Amino acid sequence: MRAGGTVLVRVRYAPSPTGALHIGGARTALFNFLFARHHRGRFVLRVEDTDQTRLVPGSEAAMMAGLKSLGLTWDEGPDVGGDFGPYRQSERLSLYRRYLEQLEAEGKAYRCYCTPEELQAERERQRAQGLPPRYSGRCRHLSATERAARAGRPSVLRLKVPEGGTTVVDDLIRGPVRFEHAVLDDFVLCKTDGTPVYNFAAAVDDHAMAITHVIRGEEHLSNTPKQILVAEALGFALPQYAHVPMILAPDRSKLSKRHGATSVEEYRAQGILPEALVNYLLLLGWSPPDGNELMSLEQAVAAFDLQRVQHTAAIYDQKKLEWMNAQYLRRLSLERVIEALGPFLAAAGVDPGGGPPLAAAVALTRERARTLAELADQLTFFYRAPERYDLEGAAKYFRHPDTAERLEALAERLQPLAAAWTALALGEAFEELAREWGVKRAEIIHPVRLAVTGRTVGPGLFELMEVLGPGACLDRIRRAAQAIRQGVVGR
RNA sequence: GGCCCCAUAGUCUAGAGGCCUAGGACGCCGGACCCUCAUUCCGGAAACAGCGGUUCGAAUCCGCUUGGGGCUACCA
Repeated sequence: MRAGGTVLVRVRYAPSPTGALHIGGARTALFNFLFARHHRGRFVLRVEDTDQTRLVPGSEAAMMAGLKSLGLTWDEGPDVGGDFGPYRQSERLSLYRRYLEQLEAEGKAYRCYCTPEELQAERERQRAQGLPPRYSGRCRHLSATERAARAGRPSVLRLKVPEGGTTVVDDLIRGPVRFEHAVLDDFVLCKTDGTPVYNFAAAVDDHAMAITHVIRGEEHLSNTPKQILVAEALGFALPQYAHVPMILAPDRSKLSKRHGATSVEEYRAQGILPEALVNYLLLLGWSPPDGNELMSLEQAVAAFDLQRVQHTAAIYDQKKLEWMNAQYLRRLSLERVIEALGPFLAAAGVDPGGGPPLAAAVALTRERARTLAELADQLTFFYRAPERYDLEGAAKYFRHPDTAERLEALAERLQPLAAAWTALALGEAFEELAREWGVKRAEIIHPVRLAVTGRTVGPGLFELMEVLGPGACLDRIRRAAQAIRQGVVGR
């Protein structure tokens, strides 16, 4: 397990397949990925599915798809295999059984025959007395005859936690964290049905998979002494631990569905680019040494360092995510943006087939959009004549009594330009007309934008008209004039 | 309740005792540019939770308080 004289770094992301890939999970995976790549180590994906009752069908595949969409690829995992497989805990039961038997044989763990009802009652009693709810250790002190009398009854296996002493978690981010054994109870290692419990399985697998660094959410910090106790009982060397702060909702509570989008899939559906989401997530809890916030995955790999991980929980901010997305919308290649835009155009009912080149239209529009959904919406008029005109706009720009006449005159004047239909030529034509009519250029521009796009906002009119082409432009200008004459709009 | 973690503007953060008159980013407000919107560019408001120590000196170290979060399952 050595490369270049140092231990090969091995980290893991170990989700439970109970739902979609959450942004908190995505960020944990991202930090693991960056740490592994930075140290030229291995990134392992392990599925923690010991509790089959909580399993949500399809979530494992969805979670993997989410990770892949973000560019977070793993070296070992359930789908790609590896030397330390299998990578689903449900397929590793025999391994757990072996260690469980070892602990019992060595007297480091014992059978507990208390029923869930008894334990529940015990906890309630303790709570009522203002005591911390903890397992009393009743079955720990069963005599041999008492034990023999209960043999065959349903039981769980509990770890004998040392009576006194302390376990110290040496956290790479937070420093040493001490836990008195007196506050821990003899926790369950293995359920009645024989399946292992998280704290046991995780400790076993981190060792069995030669994990060197356990990088996970802060919610696991309190569990860590239990896992260390298991590892020590089994004689395992310990990995290093690093607990990263949680991501909270704007009201400082745990992020949940009621706060809007929380899964990677939902952000994709909103029109957030994976590149932007990753970059944003990177900034939640980690800060680049040079202060440059916009960085690619490759740059992040080079710069990443656990030392710069924040200790405080971060509140997720949709506004900054959207700003980040806008940055990527402008910086990414047109090809990449168009590729990602596909589904959003379809959803907006836009068929870019017959119209102007999508690249030209996107080039004019992308700096005005924050999401792909917005971009698709702003692109519609390039491929579809306006079905109606912005109401406030019409009241403002179609109101002048000469509007229809002017639009018609404009169309006539522009007609000969069809062969050389450029933004420059159009600009000059508008300039001339404005002079002839003794009006400001803007007085012509606004009604025309409304006639051509149906909207009052958008790209520069001449650029937009160039891309749209003479046919569509002249047609739309004449149609607007007609609509105004018929009193359908304006006035 | 017990144990654990955390605490710089609305939000993300820089800051490892003097470099801090606390820096950057998003957002917000104002201005410039402009055919609109957006971009861009200028400018602005906005923070070291409180109280005690330690020190010549504290955002930085220590303690307490307050506040937030986590764990406390035969969930992970």
